[in-house]
Amino acid sequence: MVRKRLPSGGDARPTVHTVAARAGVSIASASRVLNGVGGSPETIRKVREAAAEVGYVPNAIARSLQSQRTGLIALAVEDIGNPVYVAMMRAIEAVVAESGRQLLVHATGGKVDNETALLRRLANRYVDGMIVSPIRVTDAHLDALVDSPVPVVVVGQLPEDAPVDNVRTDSRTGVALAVDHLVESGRRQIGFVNGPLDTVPGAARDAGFRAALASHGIEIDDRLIEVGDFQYAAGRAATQRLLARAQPDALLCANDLIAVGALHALYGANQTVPQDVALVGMDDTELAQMAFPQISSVSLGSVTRGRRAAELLLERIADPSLPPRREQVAPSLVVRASSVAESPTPHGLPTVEVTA
Amino acid sequence: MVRKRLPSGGDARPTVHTVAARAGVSIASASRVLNGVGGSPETIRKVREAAAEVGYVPNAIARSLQSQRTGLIALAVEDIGNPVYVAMMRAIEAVVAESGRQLLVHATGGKVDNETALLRRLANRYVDGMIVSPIRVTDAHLDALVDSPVPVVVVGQLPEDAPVDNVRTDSRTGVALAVDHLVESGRRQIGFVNGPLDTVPGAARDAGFRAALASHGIEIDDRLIEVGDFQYAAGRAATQRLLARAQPDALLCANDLIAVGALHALYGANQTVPQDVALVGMDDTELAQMAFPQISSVSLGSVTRGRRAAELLLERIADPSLPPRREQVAPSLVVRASSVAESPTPHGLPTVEVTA
DNA sequence: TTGTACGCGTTATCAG
DNA sequence: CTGATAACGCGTACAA
Repeated sequence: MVRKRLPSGGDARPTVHTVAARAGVSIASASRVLNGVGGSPETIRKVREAAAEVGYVPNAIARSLQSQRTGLIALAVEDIGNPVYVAMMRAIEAVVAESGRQLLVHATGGKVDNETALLRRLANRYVDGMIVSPIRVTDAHLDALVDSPVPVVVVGQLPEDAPVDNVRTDSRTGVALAVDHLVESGRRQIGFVNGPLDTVPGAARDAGFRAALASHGIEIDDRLIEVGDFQYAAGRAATQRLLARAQPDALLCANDLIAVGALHALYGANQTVPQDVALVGMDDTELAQMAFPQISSVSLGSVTRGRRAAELLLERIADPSLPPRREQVAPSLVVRASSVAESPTPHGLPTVEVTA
Repeated sequence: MVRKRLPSGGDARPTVHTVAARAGVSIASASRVLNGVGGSPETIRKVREAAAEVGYVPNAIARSLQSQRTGLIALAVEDIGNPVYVAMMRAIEAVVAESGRQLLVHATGGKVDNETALLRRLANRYVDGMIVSPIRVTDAHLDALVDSPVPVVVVGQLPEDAPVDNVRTDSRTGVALAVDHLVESGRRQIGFVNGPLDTVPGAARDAGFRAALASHGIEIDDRLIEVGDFQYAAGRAATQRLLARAQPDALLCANDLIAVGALHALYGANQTVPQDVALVGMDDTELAQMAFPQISSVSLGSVTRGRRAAELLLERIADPSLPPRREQVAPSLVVRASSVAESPTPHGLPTVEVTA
């Protein structure tokens, strides 16, 4: 037997049909009134009344199927506990809200499976566009990106030929800024606490660090290089391992979470900062300012990158025929108390910004 | 003229029709193969092939309209930069992922309009359920909550009669734990840096603080109470204002972000922690451990609350006829170096003394 | 197993 | 201004 529409049956959610029937008009008229286009005063009154009585609320899914849009933008990042992504998210949110859309965030945990699954699910029309900042990029990943039915903008490094809108920074130069600063301050035993080497930022920062040391004629001592996760606890543990076998007079950390971990490891090893060991982080997040002493940090322009990514996405949504675009944001170094021995206090001091 | 379906026109996205036509079968067969139910080996081959050729990717919106579900859960919090929400989110994510769904997060900025707008948009079937943790609750808000077409669970205080699943804590008791601890440590000039009084947690903590002092027979000195936002910078500024007019020997902060701000304000005022001023935060986030010295903090069980909220939500999705449930998570106090003068610091080091 | 046709809830088009 | 009806893309009874 063929199912027929129930005659406004039971406690099912009211639809336009329910409202129309109750108001004694056609669903077309009901829909028009509900959308505020047209309708005689009398019709408007009847429909409004009926809608209120049955507690009508439109089904956004059905509306989207028809309109081919949802008014939703998604952002996928590895770890929402990392303040750099929070800053990026805020920048994106501002742009997205401006366009009348809403931003949804998903934390992927850096797992490629998770991220491609998200792409396959969300990008299939649940959202009007996506911004994704992957720390690991695989071929499957790239396929998911280019096959995406909705526009996608990538924040971060991507293969040259990937036909995807992309906003990147130059972390090699960023690392060089930090190393230059430390060398100029007279440091020579510069240690490096990095994130996983199988991640895009991890690999780039490792290469940048080695190149920067080489440019100063400093030999690379692998005992001064340690790897962990991009997190506080891992950064602290990694620094402890490093300190157990070497005596750095400076420490560069691949992000601010690691830097705070390093700071605590240094305290635990009776080292003063910046006197014994100068400390520099990366990403220039709020965390660098919240530490004591405040931590010098390489800004990779995450706010700018987020904003530009959002703008690129909105442009592409408006005009999908645009060619793939690639933008780069220059890094800069924000010097704070953790790397300047002469600095009397972490507070009330103007910070110095150094650009490449 | 009535529009007719274009004969697999141009560069429009392929649909089941496209695939079916190309494979020379009906859309029903195509759909069945695509969903892995039924189909002869030959049909399966043809459909798979056709799908691959045209790069078919299913439209999730259309699928959801039919299936009445999206596999998506949303979480709405005020500020994703607050680590307490990050912890909560992780707990929720674990449960949600377990059920095969994905979690989407939205930061409302504490604006009621924004939050109700989100409820009206997302809850209208874009997601299978929502968890929302509002810091301000208005009538409009409550209406949006109870009218929601999809299940909603609220984390935080709600009026007694609100027919909404709800997981709360008892922040009054939480504040009392902190005050008791400080009083027992011999502190009497206990200051309080709170968040906005027009928020639910702000109001509850203010009441709790006054009640706790009263229970110890300590007179309330309004000069020792200051209000700002639930953020680092605001907490620091508020503490500076407080220190300009009073000399507390202890400071309770309404959350850990404020506590870190207070810590810096104290450093700036030449105060040692915990010797001159004992410091206690709330929420017991990672931030409390990342500060130096590590900050004592009142745990409001945010991880437990998040997990329970997610479990309640999944239960309700499975059975919408359940009666509204209300759960409470007991607070506890985690004592660290910032409030115990005799205690060695977390790293066996004496607390740092700071000079201007 | 396969194809036809209906319905999910909405908006948009067309004729009256 | 109003009503009938075709889509949006998909899943699935039902009959063949």
